[in-house]
Amino acid sequence: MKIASFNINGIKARATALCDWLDEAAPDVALLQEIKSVDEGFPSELFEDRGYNVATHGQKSFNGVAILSKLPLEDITRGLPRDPEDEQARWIEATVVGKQALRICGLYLPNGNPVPGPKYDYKLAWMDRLYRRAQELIQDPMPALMAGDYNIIPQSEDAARPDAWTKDALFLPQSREKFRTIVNLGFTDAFRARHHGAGHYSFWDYQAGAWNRNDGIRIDHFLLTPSCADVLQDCQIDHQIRGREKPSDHVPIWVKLDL
DNA sequence: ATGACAATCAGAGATTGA
Repeated sequence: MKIASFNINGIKARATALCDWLDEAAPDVALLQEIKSVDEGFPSELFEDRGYNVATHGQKSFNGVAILSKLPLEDITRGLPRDPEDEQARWIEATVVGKQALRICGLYLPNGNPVPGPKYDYKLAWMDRLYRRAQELIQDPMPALMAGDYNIIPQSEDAARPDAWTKDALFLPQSREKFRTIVNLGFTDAFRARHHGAGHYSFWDYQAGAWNRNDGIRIDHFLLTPSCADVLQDCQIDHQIRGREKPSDHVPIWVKLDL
């Protein structure tokens, strides 16, 4: 089973590029972030025509996550638990029913800039809630994964110019520490289980020719519970997508699981 | 030091992103 994550930076602007990639990459499941659309405005037909079931958790103008799945989806839930006041659409999860059930969580973790400020406070609080949900997933016998735009650069090697990010919410020690604390519950960073070293990125800024200079960062991640990591076969970043017409600033990352 | 680039909503330019 091939499961992908892709921050598309707006479904209206990315419909063509997204469909082209779906047709080529043919993931069984795609977790989308930053759809920047309400549920009613999401062009589900585009994906249903390609054989996908569609579940969205949208919001006007900003954020918004979705799941496309060729396999049936069950027990869909929307919103990260433990803050009923939180109206930002950044979390969706569902059970994919194949020959074995898998719990999949799609997330768009807050950016957090500028630091300090309420946006950084919100990021850290959101990560505390993510930790709580991650604990539950680890304890559940069903294999699970959490994938999406984490807005976290885990290590220096995950940025082309780490010095440029030292005061940024994506790379501050407190941000990275919270990410590590979640990973250390027992999750596997799927990409790092398969690839080592520098030069692997999932985001390049639109500005200052970042793509042409390969000035990227790795901030889109798959975290797998132990029983999910046991069946990991491959993990790749489709970096070449960034060089196409009208690209998102992120590219897809995907895993293959023996499920 | 600053802005660069793109998307959204709206219908200009502010806001957001990373």
